[in-house]
Amino acid sequence: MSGSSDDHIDMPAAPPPPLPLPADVPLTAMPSVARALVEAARRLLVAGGFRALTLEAIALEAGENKAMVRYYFGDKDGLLAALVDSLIRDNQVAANAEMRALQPGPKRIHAWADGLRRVAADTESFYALFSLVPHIIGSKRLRPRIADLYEWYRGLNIEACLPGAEAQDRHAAGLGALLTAVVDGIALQSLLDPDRFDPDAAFLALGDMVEAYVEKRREASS
Amino acid sequence: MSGSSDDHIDMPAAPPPPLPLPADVPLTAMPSVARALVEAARRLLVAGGFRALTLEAIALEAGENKAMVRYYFGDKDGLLAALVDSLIRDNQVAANAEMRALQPGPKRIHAWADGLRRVAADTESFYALFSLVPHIIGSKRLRPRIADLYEWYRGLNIEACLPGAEAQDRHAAGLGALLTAVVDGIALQSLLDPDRFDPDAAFLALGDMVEAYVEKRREASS
DNA sequence: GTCTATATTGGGATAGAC
DNA sequence: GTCTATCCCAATATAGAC
Repeated sequence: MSGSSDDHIDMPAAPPPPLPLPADVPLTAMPSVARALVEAARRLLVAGGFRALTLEAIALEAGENKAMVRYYFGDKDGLLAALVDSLIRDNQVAANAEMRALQPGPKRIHAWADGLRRVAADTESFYALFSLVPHIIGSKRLRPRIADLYEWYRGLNIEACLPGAEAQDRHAAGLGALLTAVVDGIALQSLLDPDRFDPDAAFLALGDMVEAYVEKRREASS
Repeated sequence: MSGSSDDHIDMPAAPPPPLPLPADVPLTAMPSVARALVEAARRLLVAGGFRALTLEAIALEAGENKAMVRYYFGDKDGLLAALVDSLIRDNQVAANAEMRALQPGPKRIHAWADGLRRVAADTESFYALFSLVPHIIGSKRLRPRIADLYEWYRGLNIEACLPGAEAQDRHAAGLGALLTAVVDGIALQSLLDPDRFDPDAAFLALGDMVEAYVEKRREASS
C-alpha cells in the first residue's frame, strides 16, 4: 500500500495534497477554512486538553469536514504545527515591530523585556502550548518543526538586544536562548500558581540584568 | 466493595493510610516500597509518557501490589507529587550543599549558575516533568503542591545569589523566579532540539548577567 | 479473573461532485 | 482548486462467556 505500485504510470504518483500549508504561514494569511480549523483546535485544547484534540472534534467545532485537515495541513501533525506556530509566533509579531522602531540601547532592551512580559502573560496560549509539549517531543515530524520555530525565536531575541551580533557569537546565542527560556519558564510558573506568583517581577529583573550585561559586554570589547 | 461494610468490626475500619507521605520527603528517606513505586513510575513515564502511568503498570514495574500506592501516598496524585518532587528537588540538594560552602560573591554566583546548568542537563527528568505538566495544571490537588515546590525552589535561588534579601524585595523575588524559569526553559529547548541546541551557552550568559546585575544592585544601594 | 467477540473511535486515505 | 461523502485499518473499550 505504501508503494501503491499499481498506480498508472502517467498518474504523477498520488495527487499530492495541493498545498500542505507550511507551518509558518501566519494565521491571518491562511485560507478561512484552514484558519477556522486552527482556531477550533485551539479552543478545544484550552477547554479539554490534548485528549480532546481529535480530528472529528476539531472538524465539528470548526463546522468543517474532517478531510479538510488533510487537505490544508497534510495530516494532524501539520495542523498541530500550525497551531503551535500561531501560539508562539503571532504574539511575537507585534513586539517585533515595536522593537524595530526603537534605536539600539537600554531603552530598546527594556521595551523588549516588556514585550516578553506581555507574551508570557498570555497564559491561555501557554496552557495550550504546554499541553502539546509531550506530544511534540514524542513526534518525529513535529519536533524538528518546533525546534526551527524556537531557533527563529532565539534569533529574534538576539537581534533585539545585541543587533549585529555574529552568528557564531556564543554569548549572543546564550542570551537569545536565555530570553526564550525565561518567557516559557515564567509562563509555566504563572500557570502553576496563578494567584500568588508575580510574573512581572521577573521581567523587571530581566530588563535590568540584560542591560547590565550588554553594557559590561560593550565595555569589555572596547 | 468500596464500602466493604461487611468487614469485621474489630478490624479497625480500613487501616487509614498511616502516613500519606508528605510530598517533600526525599527519595532516599522513603520506605523502600514507596521508593520503589516512585522509581517505577519514573521509568514508566520516561519510557512511555503519561498514558503509560496506570496504577497497574506502576505496581507491576515496581514488583509491588497496587494497594501500596494508596497505603503510602493516599492516591495516584500523591504518588505523582512525590515523583515531581524527586524530579525537581533531589537534583537541587547537591548543588545546594555546594553553594552553601562558598562565600557570597561572584564566585558563588557562577558556581550556582553552573549547578543550574547541570540540573537542566538532566533531560530525562525534564522529559518526565514536562510530560506531567498538563496533568498537574489540570489537577486541583496536585497543582498547589507543585506550586509550593516551585516557591521553595525560587527561595533557594534567592539565597544563593542574594543572601539575606528581604522576603518582600521584589527584585530578589524576580531574580529567584527568573533563575527557576531559565532552568525549565533551557531544558525544554534541549528536549526540542537535542542535537543542535547549546544549553551551556545560556548558563554562561546567565552567570555573567546575574553577576553584573548583583554588582550594579550593590552599587546602587550603597 | 481471563479471554474472546464485538462495537466504537481515531487517524488517515480515496473518489468524485462542484 | 475546494470540498463532501465514504471507506479502511488499527487501537481501544466493552460485554458477555467461561
